[in-house]
Amino acid sequence: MAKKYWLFKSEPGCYSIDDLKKCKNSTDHWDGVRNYQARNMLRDDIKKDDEVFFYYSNAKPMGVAGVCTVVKNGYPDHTAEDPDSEHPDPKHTKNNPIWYMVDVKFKEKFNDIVTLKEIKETSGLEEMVLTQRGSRLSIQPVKKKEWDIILKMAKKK
DNA sequence: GCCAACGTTGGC
DNA sequence: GCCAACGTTGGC
Repeated sequence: MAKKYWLFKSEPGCYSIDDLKKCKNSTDHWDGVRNYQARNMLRDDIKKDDEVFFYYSNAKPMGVAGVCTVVKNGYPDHTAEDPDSEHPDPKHTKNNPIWYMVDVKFKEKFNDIVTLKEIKETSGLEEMVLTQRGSRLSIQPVKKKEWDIILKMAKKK
């Protein structure tokens, strides 16, 4: 299976790319996703060795901060079972998991964030899920072509 | 801080 | 199964 590309959103005040880097082996699970569309991708489509843009939403500036790599396929998000977690869900149980997550490993942090503004101004990126009006998906597919353009923008910084 | 867009919930 | 009300997301 060919490698695929994704974009994961996070609020850096909540969880930043530096937080990921600081983890043991620079690896952490991407928990807390509570949206069915995003869940389906985490469970079914996002596989080991796929690459992920780490995107900052509700931030200053907003944009892609760096890259991480998927190191573990989707598995049940056990934080949903913990009533004290950020996003508990009593319907999720060990025998009947609803929510899923993957493990990601830090790969690189860009010298400077590729901002949402720049992404919107760049031709070839008009069809990105990210730039679509009203798009709130926290896990999004990225086309290879889009991936390469943004990576090139990051290297120029 | 505002508010438009979206997803979910619940009454019918 | 419809849809109004509500809560959340996230750019501005």
